[in-house]
Parts: sequence; C-alpha cells; structure tokens
Amino acid sequence: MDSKVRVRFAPSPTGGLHLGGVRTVLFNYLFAKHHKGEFILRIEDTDQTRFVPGAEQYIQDTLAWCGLTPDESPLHGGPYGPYRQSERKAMYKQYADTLIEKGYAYYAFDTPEDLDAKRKEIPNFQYSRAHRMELKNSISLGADEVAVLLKNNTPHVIRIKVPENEEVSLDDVIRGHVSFDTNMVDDKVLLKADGMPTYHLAVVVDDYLMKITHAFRGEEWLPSAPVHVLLWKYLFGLDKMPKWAHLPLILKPDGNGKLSKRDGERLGFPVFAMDWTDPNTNTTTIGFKERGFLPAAFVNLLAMLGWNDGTDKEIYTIEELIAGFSLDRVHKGGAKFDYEKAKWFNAEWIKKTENEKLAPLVRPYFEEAKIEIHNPNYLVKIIGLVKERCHLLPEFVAQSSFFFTAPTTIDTASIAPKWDEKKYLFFEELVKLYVSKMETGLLTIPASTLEIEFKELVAKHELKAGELMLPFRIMLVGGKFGPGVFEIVEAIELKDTVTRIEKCLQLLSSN
RNA sequence: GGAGCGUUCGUCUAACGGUUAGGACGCCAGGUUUUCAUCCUGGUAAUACGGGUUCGAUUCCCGUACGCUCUACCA
Repeated sequence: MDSKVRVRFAPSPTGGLHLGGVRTVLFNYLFAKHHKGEFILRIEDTDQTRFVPGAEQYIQDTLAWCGLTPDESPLHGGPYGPYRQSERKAMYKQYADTLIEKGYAYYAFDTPEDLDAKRKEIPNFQYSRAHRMELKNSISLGADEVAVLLKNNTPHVIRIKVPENEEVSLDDVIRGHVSFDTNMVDDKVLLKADGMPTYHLAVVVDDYLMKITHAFRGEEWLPSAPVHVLLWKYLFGLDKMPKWAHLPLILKPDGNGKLSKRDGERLGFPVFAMDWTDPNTNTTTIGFKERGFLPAAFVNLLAMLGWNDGTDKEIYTIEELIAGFSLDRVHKGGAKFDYEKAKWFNAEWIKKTENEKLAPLVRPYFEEAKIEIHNPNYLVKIIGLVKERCHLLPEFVAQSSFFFTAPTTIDTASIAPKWDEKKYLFFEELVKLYVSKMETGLLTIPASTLEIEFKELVAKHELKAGELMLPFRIMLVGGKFGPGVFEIVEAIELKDTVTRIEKCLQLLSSN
C-alpha cells in the first residue's frame, strides 16, 4: 500500500444505528487501525426530506460508547472537511457540470409525475438507453429547447449517461471480480432538482476529495456499484478509485432477510446500539447499551458476525481484533443474528471485567430500583460475589438486591412443608449465638468460621445441615438463588442476619 | 420480471483437493454447587440438488433449486 489507509463510515442521519451499521463502523475501524490508517465519519444528509433532528448526535454518541472514535468527523474536524454533505453542496455541482461538458451526463426535465406515468405504462421501466429518447432531456430535445428550459429555471435533474454495450467491473475485496453489462444499468440521477447530489455522485466526489483508499459498505449497494465505477472513470480515473468491499448483511434470526428494527420488537431483543427516541413519534426503541450490554461485548459479538481469524478463539478485546483483522477472512454470506449467543458474549465479558469497572455501570440500575448504595467498596465486593450469574447488567439488581435491603417477598412456601419445632429451636439458638457475638463488639464473621459454627450447632441439635441450609438461605435472600449462604451472612453482617431470621421465624409461626 | 450476490449442524463458523467434517451458542443427560447460576464431562446435529474435472471433492467448473439485495430526484 503506497498511500496511507483512509476509510470512512457514511451514514445518513435518519434514525438509530442498527447492528449492521455498527458492524460496518467496526470493520472500517479495525481495518484502519490495523493498517495504522485513519477512520473518518461523514454524514450523508443530502436528503432533506428525511432529516431527523438528533440522529447525527446519536451516531456520534454510539461511536463514542463503542469506543470506535473517528479521527475526522463533523465533531472532531479534520483537514478534509466539512464532513457533512449538506455543507459541501457547492462542490458537487461543479463535478456534475464537468460530466455534462464531457458528455457523460445530461439534463432531464421529466417531473416525478411523468416518470410515474411512464412506470405504469411500461413494465420494468428504467430510465436508460432504451427509453431515453421518449423522455424530456437534453439528449432527446433540441439544443435550443434545452437552452430555453434551462434559462427559465425549469426544474431539472442531472443524470449519468450510461454507455451502451460495455462491461463495467470491479474487484471487490470480499467478493472478487464482479461485472455488469451497462445495457442493464439505468441512468441514475446525480444531481437532484434542489441542487443536492444523490448518494451516487456524493459518494464518489467525497471519497475522492477525502482521499479514501478503501470503501466499505453493505452488500445492498452492490447493484449500484457500476454507476460509481463509471463516475470514477469519468471524473478521476479508475487508478484513483478506492478498493471496494461489500460487507455481508446481518439477517433476522427467523426466516430470511435483512434484520430490521421490527424484528427486534417482534422477537424482544434490541437492534439499535443505544436507545433511540424518534422525535416525530416520540417512541423509543431499545438499545444494546440500555439492555445492559458492555461495549466491549457488543463490539466482540459484532466482530464475530461475519469474521473470524481461523482459530477457535471467540472472545476478543478491541486490541486483539485490530491486530488480527483482515478482510480476506470476512464472509460472503449473510449471518443470522442470534440473541442467545449475544447474551453469552456479554456474560463472558461480565466475568472478564474487573469488579471496580463494573461498579459504575451497574450502579444506575440500582438507583432505578430505588436501592441506595452507601458504600462503593461494598458494591464492588458484592459484584464479585454475583457477577458470574449475570448475563446482562440489570440482572445484578435481582441477583444482589438482598445484599443491600432485606427481601420484601419471602418464599416461605418452600420452607413450610418441612418446617417443624426442631428447626424453629435451631434458628432461635442461632440468633442467640449471633447476638452474643455482637455483644462482644463483632459486626461480622468470616464465612469459613460461620460455616464451622453453624455445623457445630447443627450437630448439637442432632439435625442435618442439608435440611437447614435452604430455610436459612430463604430467610436471608427471599428465594432459592444467590451465592453461598455464609458469604451472604458475612457480607450483610450479624445484625441484619439476626433481623431477617427473626422476621422469617415470625412469618412461619403465624401461618 | 430483470440484474447482482449468496448457500457446511437450529444458529455463528473451521476445514484454502485427502479429517471419524472441528469449535462455539442453544438444547439434552450426568457431575460440582447442601439453592440458582457458574464450572466440568458427555450427547444431539450439517456439506441444498444434479452433472462434470480428479486416484480423490465441503473445497475447482457448469447447471438447477432456494434465498437475499437492488430495481426512487432514499441512502
């Protein structure tokens, strides 16, 4: 590679960023960083009718959350700005004019209504060589007539004039040689009536001006690639064209087809990276972040959707991904998204992440549940105790709320059937034991000691530990779950332990 | 309809002509956990179909089927 690698992610700001979009960002980022190149964010906001306020900010926020920060962007600036296409409007016109001068493009005066009528009249209508002469444009019309129309500011677009009987091809990095017959390609609009470029013109002009070396985009763009290749040929030369890589799609889990926002709603899992609230409808679509995914896990699972390094390794840090990434190991076929596996990735990352780093991420969920955390160190300790049973961040609340407040519901139904006087007496004496410890000034006792003392008492009462452990757990936790009983006692300390036993004893005798 | 792209366990994928077609998720069974989860062990399950090429095809070629994407003055 003779020039520095420069890649770009070019979304249009119309809503939340879905899995496929973020994965495109990720592959861009990994490729750029692997080659010590630059990653650019360019906002493609040429369609003013689809502009959604807040969407651009959302994209920036999402990239920041994922840790995929662009080197150049509307926010960060850079030497090739502006990075919003709406602010580059003037640049595109000159290239469209050049194309007209060279005879590679023409003016078209057909109204949308004209075209609709044509589409109805002719099956499989395409604005192309086959029908050009039947329409109102600077090829079919006389020069004088065109001059008048232009002089009168008649609304018009500029279309590419696709040549006849040529083969246009590109060497896609992922798919290899792909070729098209120009007779099958239609004369796409390059410059709209409002003076804004369409994607087709803008992507070519901006990729050139921004010195993009590798252009990644979703597979859905492949059918329009010949238009882009032609534009490169006419405007800047094929030798300057970036290498294309059309990425496979991310598919819905059931059936076939591209994963959509609706699939997530239907099947109950997020599709967007972060919560997205549509300002028009004021409805919020849930995101992976808010569902409780770690960004590292999210990035990891996305990377594995369509790429692998050829080994059995599945858990990767971003650094490892950068080091190992290569386009020749990206798949051609689409990948169905599996939410179960996504959760597994997150569980792995929760186990892998230090308790101290988890604490601030988990804390908001406790606040939401109105559970106060007085001691940050205590939270860190509890996280260590329960992290391996949590797949998603919010589960920390359900798995550990009893460490912070006494359980509100107690599953006495699981104790009652086998409850008897002997057990009652046992727990009464256990309380006495703990109270006596407290009177010596002890707040808590190590779990190992607690266990020994507990078993001594069990033996004294001629009972079996097995039949006492479950009741004890339920008294403390409220249900049949959670870490080791004595670790819980150690954590919540003697005073709370005693209170909880006594409360439950009352509950059991009142029934 | 047309064009382009794709196709290995249910899912994500490995095997770049020679393997009992491997791993992971899920699921099932057993063990550990005197609970649940974790963890460990084992099991389940795939080369879309038909022709070639070859001593030998998951792998290369052709065809068929199926699927997907595009077919807007949207990206």
